[in-house]
Amino acid sequence: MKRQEQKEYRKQEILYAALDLFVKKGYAATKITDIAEKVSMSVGLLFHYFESKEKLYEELVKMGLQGTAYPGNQRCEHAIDFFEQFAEQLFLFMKEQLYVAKMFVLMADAQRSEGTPETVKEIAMKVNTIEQFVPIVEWGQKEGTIKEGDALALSNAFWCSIQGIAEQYAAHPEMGLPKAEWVVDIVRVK
Amino acid sequence: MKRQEQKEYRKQEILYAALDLFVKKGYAATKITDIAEKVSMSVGLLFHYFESKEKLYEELVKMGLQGTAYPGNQRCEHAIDFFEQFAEQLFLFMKEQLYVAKMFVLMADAQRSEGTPETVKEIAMKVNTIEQFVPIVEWGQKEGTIKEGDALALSNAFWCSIQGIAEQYAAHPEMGLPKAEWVVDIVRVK
DNA sequence: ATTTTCATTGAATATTTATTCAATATTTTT
DNA sequence: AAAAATATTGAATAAATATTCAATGAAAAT
Repeated sequence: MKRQEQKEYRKQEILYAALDLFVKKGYAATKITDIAEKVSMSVGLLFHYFESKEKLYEELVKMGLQGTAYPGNQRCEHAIDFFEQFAEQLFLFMKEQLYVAKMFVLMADAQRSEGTPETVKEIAMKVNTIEQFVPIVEWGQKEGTIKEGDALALSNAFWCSIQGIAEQYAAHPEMGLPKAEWVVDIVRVK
Repeated sequence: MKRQEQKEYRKQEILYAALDLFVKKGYAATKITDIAEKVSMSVGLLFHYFESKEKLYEELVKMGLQGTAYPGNQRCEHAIDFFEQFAEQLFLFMKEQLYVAKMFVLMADAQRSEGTPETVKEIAMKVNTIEQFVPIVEWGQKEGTIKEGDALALSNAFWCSIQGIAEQYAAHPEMGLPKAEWVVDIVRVK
């Protein structure tokens, strides 16, 4: 039963190589040969594992969908603590495993780009994003731990910032990540 | 002399169409026919105006390099005012002219992506980014208007946030932009 | 009004890139 | 150890996309 394991391992290898390249160059700009070269295998073999470039992309996005059991499910006394914990945990994950940051970027890209194949986009769209923060912002505003203003706009600002930071980090991890509390200050009451 | 004007106008049309598509789909995913279709002209004619897709990209990035005479040259009493004004002006520009936001994203992409043709990347790299904020952060820290911490990391956090917001706005302008002061809170002392 | 220049088209060609496949090597099963 | 199954290769083919070009129409110059 070694074969099965080996196969699974190889598939993973390909997936991670593709993830890296898709994030660094974009899906369209990444050639099958780039991926094959990166994992030192022939293109033919790559197609033995994945039936097409698009299916490969699809599998990655499916991975992202699962893996993204977002952090911050802990009980929080205040709404602001949720953001604090969320950002801190996410940054921690990213530091521990770079692929988390890459996956983060991949998913956002898949969602946003008009170049994403329809079938892939559909899957990527299942991750809920900004909206999930809105009720928490509203709670924090009642409570007085989060600043006043349109709750969706605040959520959006927070989310986009995280997004921008993740992008930078995925491309240049050597630059490091900022302190989570700095980013949380976007929503924190003054 | 009508011809010359007309030609210039048409060239601009192409450039803006390409800008929009490059931002929405990425350079590699954008087909020449996409651009041609968008400006309702034959591919042949498009090549009459630009000798290649890459040259078209190059011209766009050159435009971006010039046009990006960044805001915030005003005299500021405090370092924090610089960030305040910078963000406010930039957001204002983006709201007034969407192409500013698009250009912003295009330039960042050209800089960051490994898919960018070398010749284009070289040009894009000329816009100085994060580093320009570092001395201002340091000034603000002495002054007490900007929070403590690694100045480069703070600059980076600020810049990435702006970046993330611009990306979102370029893709979905209907969502609007957050208040500039929210973003500035990333660097503002508490 | 004629000539010349430039704009315009879209089908033809060239190039790049994804995908297939027949052949060979390796591993597993019998 | 032979047979069967699977992994692996890279050159051949197919598909997608960029680029050219010869022909035509429209505007400008003579």
